Amino acid sequence: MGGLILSLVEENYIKAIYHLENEVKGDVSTNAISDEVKTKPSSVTDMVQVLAEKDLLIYKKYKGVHLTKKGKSAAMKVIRKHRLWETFLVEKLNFQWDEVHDIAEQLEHIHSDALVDRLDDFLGNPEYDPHGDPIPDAEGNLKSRNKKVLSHIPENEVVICVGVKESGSDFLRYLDKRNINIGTEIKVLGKEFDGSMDLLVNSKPFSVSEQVAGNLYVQPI
Amino acid sequence: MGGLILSLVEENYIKAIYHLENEVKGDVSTNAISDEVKTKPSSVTDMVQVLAEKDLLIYKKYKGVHLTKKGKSAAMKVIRKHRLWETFLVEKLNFQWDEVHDIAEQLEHIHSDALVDRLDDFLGNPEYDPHGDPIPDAEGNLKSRNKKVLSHIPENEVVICVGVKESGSDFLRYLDKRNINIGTEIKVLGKEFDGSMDLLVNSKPFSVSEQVAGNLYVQPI
DNA sequence: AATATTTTTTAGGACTACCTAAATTATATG
DNA sequence: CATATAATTTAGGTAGTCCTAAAAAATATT
Ligand SMILES: [Mn+2]
Ligand SMILES: [Mn+2]
Ligand SMILES: [Mn+2]
Ligand SMILES: [Mn+2]
Repeated sequence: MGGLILSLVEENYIKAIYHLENEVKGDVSTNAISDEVKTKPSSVTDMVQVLAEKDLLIYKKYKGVHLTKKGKSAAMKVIRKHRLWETFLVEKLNFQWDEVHDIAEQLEHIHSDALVDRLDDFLGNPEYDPHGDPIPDAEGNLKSRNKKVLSHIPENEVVICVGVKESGSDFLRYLDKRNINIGTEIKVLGKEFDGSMDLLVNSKPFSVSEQVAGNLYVQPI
Repeated sequence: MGGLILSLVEENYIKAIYHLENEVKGDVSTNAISDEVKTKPSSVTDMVQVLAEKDLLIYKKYKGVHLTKKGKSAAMKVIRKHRLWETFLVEKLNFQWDEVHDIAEQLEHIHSDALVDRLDDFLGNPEYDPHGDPIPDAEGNLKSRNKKVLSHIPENEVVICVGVKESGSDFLRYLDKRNINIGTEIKVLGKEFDGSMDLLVNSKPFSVSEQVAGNLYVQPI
């Protein structure tokens, strides 16, 4: 109950593995983890053995890794903190949505259940972070929205932007410059041969590349 | 400019040494530091050599240590963060003043100048933290108040409580229970043979031990 | 199926921050 | 001032996390 404390590094591995599990089918590979946490594969092998020892994940040599219940719950706690802090930074400290990730990477490792709960209340128990990602509740439950990637939306459908897939600074600032935000209404006018899409954004015609269309989450109106 | 990054442990040593310099006359001793940071003296010897190498302090074997300008400035940054976060926790998240220190011990190590500045603004640029300690400004300047320890106040003088010397939980909760807070008006009625003092607190007679009187900072009205 | 390539692990270190025990220097006491 | 005591440093080690290079296993290609 309650008192499991992981090191900053352990938390980063657990979070990375959690995110990777949602991207690949089976177990998560050593190389994938090493990409995500920016260490060498041999370091990953070291660390997954430590994490397996702590029952945070199941590790089979050469076969990869998957989180246990305990590991998933630890991941959710970190992700909850990350997204709450990002929300705080944007809602209360007036940061832009492209500025908050790195700071939240630090804040997510602060250990205090009381702090997280009070922060949550202070923010009005938000359901989504500034990038449209859902914020787990105190029990680690995620409410998932049936969002779709913009590039999968057929012609003439009207949707609203609800999030971004990869929230890199460059991409977020691109959206800012075009006044595309969470909540922005988008009508799909048509698709071009190169995957780019012709849209009506804020009632003005606008085209986006395949890459941009593939990074925007939208929801039917 | 700006980009000096110290490890969490280094920051704790620098902060400890800064606080000790304000308590003792000459250089700060190895043993004093080891008490403050809760490591063994031999570990302190290791670390002060590292910090001396980084020009954060001057170390003379067997003679102790004192911070350089660079070291003092690093200390002020950490203290500024600590006290701003404590203020945030009390003012915005409704923590009690005895609950915030340990959380601030973690938050003070978050590295982001933008975050600190915005937090400062969000809090309305407070001058004092919940324990009455002054908050350094962004340049590291401390405005010091001419506060006195309650036990040094002569009979019949009326003062207000402006802070506490040692802000341990037990002491703070003792004050809470007696409705003594920052801003509370105190009249000194007399002193007893054992160092205890008879007071008028919130217009009601109240006696405090020598220890309590020696831990309360007050200011003439 | 044999071989080439890629992935993963192992072996052996490095670095930070800590520790214990022993040696050294400083200080206090008779 | 000589000696006992206290403070400090040195020597040698540990734990956590990372690394490079080499070995082993898995996978892909012919
Ligand atoms: Mn983020
Ligand atoms: Mn986010
Ligand atoms: Mn404090
Ligand atoms: Mn304080």
